[in-house]
Amino acid sequence: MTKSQINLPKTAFSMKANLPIREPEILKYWKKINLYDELRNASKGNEKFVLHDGPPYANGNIHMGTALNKILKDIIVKFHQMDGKDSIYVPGWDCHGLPIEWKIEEQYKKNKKNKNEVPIVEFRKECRAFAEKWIEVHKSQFKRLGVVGDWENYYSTMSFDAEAQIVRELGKFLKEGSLYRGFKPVLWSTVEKTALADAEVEYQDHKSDTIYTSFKVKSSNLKNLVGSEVIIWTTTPWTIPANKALAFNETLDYVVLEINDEGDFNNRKIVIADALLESVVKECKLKNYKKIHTFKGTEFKNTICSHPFLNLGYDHDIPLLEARFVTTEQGTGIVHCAPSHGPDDFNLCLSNGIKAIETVDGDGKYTNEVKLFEGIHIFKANPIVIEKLKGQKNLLFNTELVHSYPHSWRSKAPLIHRATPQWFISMESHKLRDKALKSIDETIFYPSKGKERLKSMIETRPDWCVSRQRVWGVPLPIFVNKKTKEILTDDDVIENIASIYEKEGSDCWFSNDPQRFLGNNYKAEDFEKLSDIVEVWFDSGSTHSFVLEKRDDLKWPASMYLEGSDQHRGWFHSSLLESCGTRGRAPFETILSHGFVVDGKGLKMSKSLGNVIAPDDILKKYGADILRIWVASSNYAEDLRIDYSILDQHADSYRKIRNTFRYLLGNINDNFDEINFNSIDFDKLPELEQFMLHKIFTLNNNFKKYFNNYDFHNLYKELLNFCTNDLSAFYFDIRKDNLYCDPIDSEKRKSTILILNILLNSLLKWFAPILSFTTEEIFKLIHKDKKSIHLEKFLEFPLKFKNQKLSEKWSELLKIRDVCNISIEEKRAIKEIGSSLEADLKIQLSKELKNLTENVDFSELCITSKAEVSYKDGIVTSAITGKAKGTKCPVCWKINQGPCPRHT
RNA sequence: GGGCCGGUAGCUCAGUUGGUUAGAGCACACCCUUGAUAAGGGUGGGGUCGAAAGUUCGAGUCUUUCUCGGCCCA
Repeated sequence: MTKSQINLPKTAFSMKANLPIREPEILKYWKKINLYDELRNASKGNEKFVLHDGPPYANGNIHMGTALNKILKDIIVKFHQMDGKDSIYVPGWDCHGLPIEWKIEEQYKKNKKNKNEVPIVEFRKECRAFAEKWIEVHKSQFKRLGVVGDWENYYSTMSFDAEAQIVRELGKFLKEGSLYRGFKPVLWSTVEKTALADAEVEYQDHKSDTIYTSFKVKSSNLKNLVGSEVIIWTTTPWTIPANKALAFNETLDYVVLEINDEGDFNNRKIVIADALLESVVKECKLKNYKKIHTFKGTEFKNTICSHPFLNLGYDHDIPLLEARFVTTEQGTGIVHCAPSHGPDDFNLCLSNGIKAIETVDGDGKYTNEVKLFEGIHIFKANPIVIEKLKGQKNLLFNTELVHSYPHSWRSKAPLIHRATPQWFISMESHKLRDKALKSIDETIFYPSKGKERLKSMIETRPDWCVSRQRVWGVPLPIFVNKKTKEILTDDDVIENIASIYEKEGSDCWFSNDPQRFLGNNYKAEDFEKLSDIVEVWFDSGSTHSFVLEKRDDLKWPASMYLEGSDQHRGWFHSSLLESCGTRGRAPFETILSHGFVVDGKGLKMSKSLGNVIAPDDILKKYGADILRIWVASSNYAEDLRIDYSILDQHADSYRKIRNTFRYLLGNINDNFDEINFNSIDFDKLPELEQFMLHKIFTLNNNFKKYFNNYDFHNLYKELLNFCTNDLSAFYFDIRKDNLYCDPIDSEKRKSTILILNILLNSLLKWFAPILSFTTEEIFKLIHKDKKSIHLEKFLEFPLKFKNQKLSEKWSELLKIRDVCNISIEEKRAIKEIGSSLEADLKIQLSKELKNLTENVDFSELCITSKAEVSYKDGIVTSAITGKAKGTKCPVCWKINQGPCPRHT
């Protein structure tokens, strides 16, 4: 009976979200209206914001890390789009490289096929097909997350134009002269005559010769060292001819021992680590010796030794270098370094200006760089080395040792570390390091700590090795003159190769006549054509050149690069170097890096821990908008925790937001009215409505502030708190009476409706970048004539919404309201009243508050049937709740003595 | 093992140059409502700020050590 007299909310917007079902429908809708094209049309000519996609590897299903990455990108792209930019996102994929080669090889193994019998071109075709397959899988998975981008025109590092451009980029380094040939040790099989990747290596027991050898101190700052000899221990005597340095650890203590045993070392002084004294004495069977000096490792600095084969013509200096990899597990505490035969040795020597050279050829024979040993196979060299050391009286002791040693997984033959010709980009020759460091300074980092992280890596990194001895990649476009060994640097040849690749891809490098690439100015027979490929970090480091520069819709440099924090070592790093080398500056203006996804306890996800959550699990259970809330509400500067209890919590918040929208829609009966802010007659609005406009204005200011700092978790929190505190628990609760029980045409109700329309519009836009699906669902409900919320812009609120004085007044009123609520709660607890409408408030205020509160209806503010205020000097605010007397109005449920003033 | 980053309520996060009794939302408990109803409101409990030591009149905040976790490197 009375229900017909009141205006209850009515909306087609359901309380239940059912996102796993509803979201795919919205995806279909976006496809139908070509949302991406619409976005571009709508923002034509606007300032561009280009978030350049860091390409994920086209291999395997996406995981939480990739989902986080893409959603974060999408949120940022959408924010900028709604902020009035032309915000363009072109997704891309990284396609070349070893992981895909392995997958194909695995398939070969299953089918008992031998990789070496398959032509390279055919093998590469299979790699390409494999990558293509995964790109399609990724695409649909990323789209499902709500990510909007140019999915039809994505980029990939294996596209023909990418491969062509990568050649051009290398050509720039080649021409400049910063790309040079050097040597670097890799694990090498002398049987198969090939380099092996770590994953192709098996560790098996192997019997090695071991030697304790002495290096005479030539000069030292430490007087006690002069005249003594440094002892090293090694399991690879054959590397002694390639020795270039010795390594010590400055945190260790060392001793000088005087030997008094019969034999070569009688009356000689040797140096070893104190901690290893016992084991050395025992193994070398030293009987009569005397500790004559102890010193700190740091005192080794600037000591120079001579080679044990000094008298055989090995007259180069052997410096002692500080190295952390020196331990007291085995040996003597001083390690012999042959930069051509070990990664530690190589890196230590490189950073001390000692370059590796080719000491052993592919067959395992010493080259002419090694005096006395040229042509001898290294596996037959140990006895010779031992004999010569003995002859020089520099062998303290030798024996044999069975230990774990790397072997080839195919031939089972022992492997060696061998310096092989590799191609490097110099960090110094053309000031690449300086350029990169300067560019880092000019880049804005979110969070700011990323700057130091990248900087410290660039400061210390060695030259960039860009060659790999694999097949699935862009071939290094290099010809070396057979006679002069000079590298061919000719722009026309590079451009010729690039233009061939542009038409048919780079497979032809392996099958075509080299003459085709050289053109008419050179003879193929004069040149050796390289068969190395470019390391994949160079591929992805060049994306800026074949994506940002090549596409008219994009811009160079990118507005932002955004990836996980591991990419300081990866894509941020390689892109910076590639671009600084070729263009003198970074290809990005800002870098945003995010942490890693970990489980609810902060542990990394792993199969063995059983704490892995896949994006698909979340999509099926909650939907993408919940996942997007998780992204927005987490602090990406640190690691991001996720588990089902965390997601449940966000799902609860989502419901709160959804019901906020439902309240708004219900009370305007889905009839949205776009309010012209300039036509609002402020003086006619009740103070509460004016206060809400002020709230909207200040919230929007905070929103912009947070957005400009990419501070989404605070932005989201602010929005959620607004829905909860300012709307649900305050404004909506108070205005229910007005909305339900006042006549449709009452001015007060119209004012409320006005505010509801503004709120609905504002909230839709504030939330759209995060809740991409839900806001679209609502937008379509209230706009039959518009296509998508994502085509809209953020609202601009006029300054006159701001009313600081009113805001201060209302914050006082809210304090009084709190006191009233506590008073009401007391009576509710003793069951004197139930609903707050049963309350009659007697409020006592200090006289100082009189001006502020005179015209305030506290019964409206506190949702009671009655409220009286009295004033006294200097008292604190207090309230007493009594039970309202009278009868309940059947319409508005207020208790009146006598008839209801509104509903008689 | 080394470098870097981090640890504030059950959860997600605030916490200014060191300065009252460390805050918010969610969750939880109790109550109310049944005209936002698989909703809504009110009140409340909950923290040795990872641990210890130090500097200081005063430390979540600064220093050192340890511990746990993450990323990178070896």
